[in-house]
Formats: sequence, C-alpha cells, structure tokens
Amino acid sequence: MNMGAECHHADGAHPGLRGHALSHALGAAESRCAATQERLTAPRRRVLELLLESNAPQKAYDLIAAFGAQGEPAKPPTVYRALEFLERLGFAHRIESLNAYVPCRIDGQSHRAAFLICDCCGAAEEFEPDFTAQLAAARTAGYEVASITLEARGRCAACRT
Amino acid sequence: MNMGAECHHADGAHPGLRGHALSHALGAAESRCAATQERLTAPRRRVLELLLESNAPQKAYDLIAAFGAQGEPAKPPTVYRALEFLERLGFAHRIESLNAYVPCRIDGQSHRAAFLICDCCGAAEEFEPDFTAQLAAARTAGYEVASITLEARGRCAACRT
DNA sequence: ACATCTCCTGTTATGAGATAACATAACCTG
DNA sequence: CAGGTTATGTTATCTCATAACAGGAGATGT
Repeated sequence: MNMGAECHHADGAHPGLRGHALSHALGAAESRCAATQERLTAPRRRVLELLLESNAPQKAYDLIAAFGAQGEPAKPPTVYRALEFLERLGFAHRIESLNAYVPCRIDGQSHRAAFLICDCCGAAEEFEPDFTAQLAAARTAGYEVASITLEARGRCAACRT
Repeated sequence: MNMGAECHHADGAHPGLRGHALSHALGAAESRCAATQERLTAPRRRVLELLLESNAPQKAYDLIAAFGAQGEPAKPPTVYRALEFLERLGFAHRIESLNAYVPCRIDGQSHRAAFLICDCCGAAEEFEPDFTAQLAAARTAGYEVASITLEARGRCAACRT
C-alpha cells in the first residue's frame, strides 16, 4: 500500500472533524443508536472518533495503534469488533481494495457505498451511488441483493494538475 | 469465509471447463498473449488453468496448494505473480470482498468488472457492467478513472428457492 | 557465437490483516 | 437478585501477501 507515498499534493480537501464538529457527529451517532436499541459503547465510540478525525482511509492496525489515549494500542479484536458494529449500523465503510476503513459521509444505515479512490494521494471520496442499472441486471439474473459496493480507482482533480 | 459452508444447494450452474473447452480457452489466451508480446509462461498458464477448471472463486492459497501436478504446493510468490499477470491482461479478476480470484468470463483486457456474489453457495457471477452513471459522477467530481469494480452480495436464484 | 539487456522464476523470510476460542463483565428484564 | 443476552478482555493463531536477492531463459545486436 502506498497511500500517498508518491504524491506531493496536499490532501486537505477533506479534513477530518475536530472539536465541535466531531462532538456533534458523535452525538448524532449516539442518538441514532439510542433510537434503535443499539449501544455506542466506549470502544465503538473511540473507533468512530478515530475515523471521523481522519481525512484518509484508516487501516485497522492504524486504528489499533492510535486507540489508547496515552499511546497504548488496542488488541486487534477490540477494533475489529468495533468496525463490524460501525459497518453494520452504516457509520463506517470498509474499502475492500485498500483494506481500510472510512466513516460514512453520506447517510445512515445504507448498505450501499461507492468510492472514488485516488491512487496518487490516497484520498477516498464517497459519492451517492446510483446503482439502478446494476440492480436491474442483478434482478434479471435472479439475484436478491443485500449489499453493494463500488470502488473506482484513478486520479483526483488535484493530482491531475 | 464460509463459501457455501451453510448452503445445501448444488453449485453446478457454472461448471468449470474441462477437456476440449479448457484447451480451447488456454489456446485463446496464448493467442492473445502472442498478439501483445506477452508470454503465457508455465506458471501463468497453470494458474489460469486452475482458475478455468473451477466453478467457484479460488483463494490464492487454494491455488498454491493445487499448483503442482503431484500435489506439491507452489511457493506463494509464484502464484501471486501469476495472478498479477493474469489480472493485468484481463484474464482474471480479484474479488476483493472474498480475497479470491476468478477467470474473466466476459471479454478481454477490461479493467472493469462487476460481480453478483451469493452469500449462500459462494458462487460469483460476472456480469457486463454498465457504469455509465458512476463514471459520470466521477467525471463531475474531477476524477480520471483508471479501473472500476463492483461487488453485489446477496442470494442467487437457486439459493432463494 | 557470445555479450548484454530484460523479463521471469525460485527461494527464504517476514510483514500485514483478521479471527477463533474462552473467560469475564456489563446491561437488561422480570 | 437471578438468569439471559450482549459486549469486552486476552491469548494465540490463522490467513493473506510481499520484500529481497540469486539465478535462468529469451531476445537483440554485432
């Protein structure tokens, strides 16, 4: 994984959340959990916080390393279980082609995700997927689709300059 | 990965290639390589053969185990390098959400792929992707797309019965 | 023929990503 | 507060993938 190693472009396009914006996002997540009888426990909240603070896809072991406030890492299952929960509730997505995770930037509870991934600077931009054509193809083939994801690799606007 | 462990349905919908059909497919691959100054060397040919013989997505270490004619496994880099070559030429695709590989069933040299993956029987059906809507969204965002892949998870027609 | 370049392969070792299994703790509900 | 359910802590291990380097095989020019 290079993730920007070869790129000189600043990746400030999507800064992570800080301060009030971060608190607000975490509070919104709390509310959504409360509404569905789910629990945003401490490790889950901490992993979501780490994702929201970042402006780039995070590797699981980056999250593990950054988990503890004083620099102590988490144990892998702690973070993987939190990620599983966050994905299940639609708070985070896994980007398969990067083995990395991002907070959901679009809406909640969706099992649909689409990403534009810059091979130069490592940014991953989530966009609103229009899967009409593909869902129609799936239906024609007799499939009942439970979740769907799309990953486009290329170069972002900044890196093309 | 379960890959059919929980499924009682026969997965004979897409049998692997045998005999003449297999030879023909390998010959076609030879021809396409010859036309582009690429070499379908013994290990590359062997890995392609293993993929074509199968009716299900193959894990890298399955290919490694099956590589040798007398049951001796290959070394991991041998198979990973062959897979890299096969992907580059469009003979195979990696299914990211399965960490597995399939032979390309559609056309050649394409860096576009779309799959319907059955969570019950483990089958992965490639279909002709219509990425018009998503490529338009990428262009609007300023991205230059080099490759694109879609993976839909769900239940196939046979497993829904 | 043979020098040389490039591409491919063989091999060893290790790095990166993810989960199994089991014990314990926290939360609900009656 | 008993008993079920869900979440966490911990250890160990498993799966997936690549770095690094030595050697071989094919092409090309002279």
